Amino acid sequence: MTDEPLVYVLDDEPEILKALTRLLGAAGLKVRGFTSAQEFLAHERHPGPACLVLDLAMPEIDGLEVQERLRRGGVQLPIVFLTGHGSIPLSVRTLKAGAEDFLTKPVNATELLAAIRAALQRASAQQIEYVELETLRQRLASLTPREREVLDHVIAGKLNKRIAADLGTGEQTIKVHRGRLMRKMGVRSVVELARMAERLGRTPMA
Amino acid sequence: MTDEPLVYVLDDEPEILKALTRLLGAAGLKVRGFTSAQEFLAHERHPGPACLVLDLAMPEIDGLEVQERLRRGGVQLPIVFLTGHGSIPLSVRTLKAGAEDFLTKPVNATELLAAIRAALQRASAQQIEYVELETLRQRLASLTPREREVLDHVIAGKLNKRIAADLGTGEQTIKVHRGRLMRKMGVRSVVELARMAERLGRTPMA
DNA sequence: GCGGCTATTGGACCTTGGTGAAATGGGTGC
DNA sequence: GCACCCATTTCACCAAGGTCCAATAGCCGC
Repeated sequence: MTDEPLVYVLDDEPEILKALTRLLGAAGLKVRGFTSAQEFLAHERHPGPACLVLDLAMPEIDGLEVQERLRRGGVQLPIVFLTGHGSIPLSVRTLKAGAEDFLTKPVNATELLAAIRAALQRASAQQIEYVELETLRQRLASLTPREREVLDHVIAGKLNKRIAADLGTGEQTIKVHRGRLMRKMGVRSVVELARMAERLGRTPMA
Repeated sequence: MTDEPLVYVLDDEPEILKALTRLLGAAGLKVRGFTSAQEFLAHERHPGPACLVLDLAMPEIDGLEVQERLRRGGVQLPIVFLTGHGSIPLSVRTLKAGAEDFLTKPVNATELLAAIRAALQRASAQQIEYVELETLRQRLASLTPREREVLDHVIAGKLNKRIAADLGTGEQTIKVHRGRLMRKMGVRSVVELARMAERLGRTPMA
């Protein structure tokens, strides 16, 4: 949680990569550079907040595909595109696909640093969100099947009596399940439970 | 609610405006054209879903400023930028500011129509969201000050006893307020109330 | 002032929610 | 088989929520 932020830099030209690494390092950022997309994609993920400075034009796997693969892999890594031969359609496409920024070479150091800081801030927020949701998911997974069923009916706003009828059991039973699932989910009121369900509900995966 | 979608087109060059209007009209879209930003900004808003095809380079008030003024005015109108002399920084800036798309002249008709349809769909979703929130806000406004206070404590998950103590009154009183505010808000369970509060809470204005 | 309105409050009464103790039954490991 | 764990269920009891009825107090228009 207190992991240091990390900036990945992916550019196939070693000199540019070196220059970028030096620039960012001088600004106090921890940097990890790659010259090939395969190498980067195979690399293990940084545990803390991270972002990616990504060159668009690269052999074999270009920046667009790196973005697409990360997305498909469920990796939410804020991306700052950096390219020498960009175009408006490309910038539009990457931004609509969720990129944090799109800069052109030669890049202004201040601009790049600002973009990276914004990306890292977003990464940080995403990570907090992810960790919180993970906790909730774990709690949800600790419920027994029956408790899970009762939970669904509770957050639908039904009365215990009604839930009992729907599940073909007694009202007292529902109360016990209800009490137990509340404790397991770590909430003390239905309101909190509803909020929690709301957060879990509107997030397919994070 | 069943209002026909409308496409605003704002371009200072009359010939281009005319061509765009004809193109969109031929595609079955209802179009309203303007050649000056002042004229457009002064114009009354369409009641149904709408979007704006916006030229970037215009005298006096340019596209960027139109976007900014709409944003400041709280108008959520999806914008498709259309420009002859765009640049990557400009496209990035407008998209980050929430523009739906950024196209360059001469524009491909298919592309433009696709962008407009996407913008109208977004507008439609925004409008549904807005109408629903407006209903909730009206209900919230129909509460008496005391009921509003009780609501705050209820959605904080507090017990009636506790609420009574916090507000310096009796528990029975809270129950009455509670029952009334539930009816006024149109909900039958605390869960629904919590959801409603959640939606109202995370939206400063819409 | 007076009638009418609304907000706030309280009591009596019933319904619903919540908890502790405990029984039943299905698996698992030995 | 036996001991054990876990999920599910039930009972009895108490706490909290919810509603009907009614009183009080302030405010507005006439």
